[in-house]
Amino acid sequence: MRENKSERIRIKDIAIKAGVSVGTVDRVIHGRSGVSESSKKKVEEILKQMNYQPNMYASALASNKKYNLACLLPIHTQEDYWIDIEAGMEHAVSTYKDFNIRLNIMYYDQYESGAFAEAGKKMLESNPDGVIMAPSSEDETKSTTLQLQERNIPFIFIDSNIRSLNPLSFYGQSSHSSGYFAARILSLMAEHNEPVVIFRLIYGGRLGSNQQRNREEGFREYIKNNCPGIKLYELDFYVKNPENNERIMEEFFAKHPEINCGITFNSKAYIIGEYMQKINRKGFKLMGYDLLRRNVKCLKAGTIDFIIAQQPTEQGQSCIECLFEHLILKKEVKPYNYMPITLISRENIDFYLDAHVRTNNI
Amino acid sequence: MRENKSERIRIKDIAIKAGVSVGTVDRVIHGRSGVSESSKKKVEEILKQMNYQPNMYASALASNKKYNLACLLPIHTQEDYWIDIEAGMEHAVSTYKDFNIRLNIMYYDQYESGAFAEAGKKMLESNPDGVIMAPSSEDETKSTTLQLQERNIPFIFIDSNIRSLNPLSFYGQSSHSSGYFAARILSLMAEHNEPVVIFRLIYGGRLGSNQQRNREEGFREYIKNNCPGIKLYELDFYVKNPENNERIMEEFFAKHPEINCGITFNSKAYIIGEYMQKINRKGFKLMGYDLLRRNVKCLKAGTIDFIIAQQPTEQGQSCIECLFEHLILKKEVKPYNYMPITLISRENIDFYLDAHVRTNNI
DNA sequence: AATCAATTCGTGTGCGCACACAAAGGTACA
DNA sequence: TGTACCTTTGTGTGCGCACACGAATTGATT
Repeated sequence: MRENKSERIRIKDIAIKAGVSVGTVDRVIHGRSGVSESSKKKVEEILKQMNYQPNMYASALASNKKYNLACLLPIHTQEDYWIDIEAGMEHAVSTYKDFNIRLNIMYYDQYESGAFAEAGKKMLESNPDGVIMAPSSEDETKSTTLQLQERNIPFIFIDSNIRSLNPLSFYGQSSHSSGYFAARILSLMAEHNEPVVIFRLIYGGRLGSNQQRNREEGFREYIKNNCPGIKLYELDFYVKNPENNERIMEEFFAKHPEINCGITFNSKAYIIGEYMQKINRKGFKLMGYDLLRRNVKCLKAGTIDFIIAQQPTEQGQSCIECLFEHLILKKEVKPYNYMPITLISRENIDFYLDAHVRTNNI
Repeated sequence: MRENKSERIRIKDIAIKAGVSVGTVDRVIHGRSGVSESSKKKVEEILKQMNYQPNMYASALASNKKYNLACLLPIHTQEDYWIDIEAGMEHAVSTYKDFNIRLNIMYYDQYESGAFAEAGKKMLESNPDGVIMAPSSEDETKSTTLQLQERNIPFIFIDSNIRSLNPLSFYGQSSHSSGYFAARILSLMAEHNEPVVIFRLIYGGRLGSNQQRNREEGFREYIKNNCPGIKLYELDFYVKNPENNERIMEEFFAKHPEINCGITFNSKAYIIGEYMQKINRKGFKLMGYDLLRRNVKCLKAGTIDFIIAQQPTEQGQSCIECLFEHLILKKEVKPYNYMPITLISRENIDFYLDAHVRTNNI
């Protein structure tokens, strides 16, 4: 009597106990019509009583449904952060391959107004079952999310969040908190309240990203509260004129030879690190963000002291998992998922590369 | 023609292409006997050519196999680290519930010689398909792992590793590296090369764990290489006489009022943190290990500055996933899995609690 | 040529579920 | 009472796979 093995409860078990057929139970479970009130009540009661948990694998096997996921990211060429996010998503998709999940990644130009909405339109035409996107500004993003909501298509924000647009979930890092934390570490490095320079990336007269701004805000808040004696300078680079970077640094450090400590709130700390190596200046204390290959190289060379990582691979993976759980397992998902704020130096970097896993001998 | 949909390849597809029946393909895939050399070659060829990937969910559904996993841990009462490991394992088991995986956790007294082997014997009697264990000393552990190897039962080490016993895989943290990293951070806090005290836990005249010893070694190595000017003191507590802890600290700090910086390489930093709070001494710089509730409380209160975490929940989860992939998916698994060495302060602690996920408003 | 055993292979059934279809029951009206 | 129609319910089939069983083929032996 395999019925008695105290194993998992099947639809059949429910049907027997309720005195109906499996078809009726199936109809109740899926909320389909054609069930009398009395049968419905009885089945629902027994479902709850026996705490029925469907075998999602058998279910997926039988239904043979296909899921199309769409993803909308800013155009990136060679940017490790987004590459890692994509890799994480692809990896998760491949682990769910038997559920017939397909992922279609599309891009928009984050610096061109209207580009997001246009890409969003194309994305909608692909008729996705779920969407992941790195939002643009609220105004740019809104038209797309409204259409998604109309069509009842769940969407997730990655990287940065716009609460008012009500995504199913958010995956990313709290920029403000990470800046706050960075300040704690930097203030330890800045002995005797020595001055600190903030290196910034400017695009079109403004900071290149919201993240950059939020991190700087968090940073300044910590400094103001805990070590107001530290004087903060700013040094701006221009995205459109990278050829000027070296000259900008030259001029700045000629004017401020006393400054020996700096931080970037974008991912391009290697600009400074590589410069320091080039002019052979040692001991400049530098912090930055993201494990770009060039940043890691500087970290190992000693020209960057600390990096704060966002774990992009995990972010990408988690987004797919989230849609999987929502669409297929029909589980509740958490609305906010803030990645840990991890501090990385040359002493622990090895344990963060290769997705937290090492295969060689330590 | 659903055959042409460029979908996943099924056994049936292989059978048609090889001009045999699904039964024969099945026999080849599972290496069962009763297949002629010619058929075998043909099928194997086409399997490779079409890159056949079985649908593991359908496979599990059809085979209806049960898997018993066993786990052997040191006895712990109220120790958050082990509790979190168990929680991680249970969580992973529940996500694989449809694969008929059961987990049986058993315990041994890590301080009693012979206890591990005895518990190992009991564990073997439960006839497990896979094993996870926190090893004791090499000698104590060896008899059990030898029997496992004889019976071809895969086993994973968690927390600490004994390479010579050849586990299928290892999950844990590199103790030495984490001590090395801790030293980098502590040396930033110890201004002007001020002295540092190492708080230690002694059991039966020796350090209470290998981890503690390895971390301290890594720590001392960094200090020696990078800031030999820092003088290191030791202060020993005795596991068996916790009532003496306060007196021990009193005497020590009476003798060394100049010491304002300390570190523990065990998980009990709260002993010092709570003492500092009790005597209302502020500004003592303290580092420790593991996110025990009492440690977190001290962290938030400001009596512990930094904690290095081992992510026990993830460790537990990963162990189960590893056995799952090995036993059921028959994938290759990585032999060494070192968890990231994460630095935690009151500024980023919120993003590490609750398994990296927050649901409230930040 | 007949018998038997061993080898090699194909078919059928079921895993738990989704869904199409058919059957049964009920109601209204002629 | 019969017919048409709607509501409610049960049954059958297939998803991709594992495995038991039995059929076909071959070779050896009498």
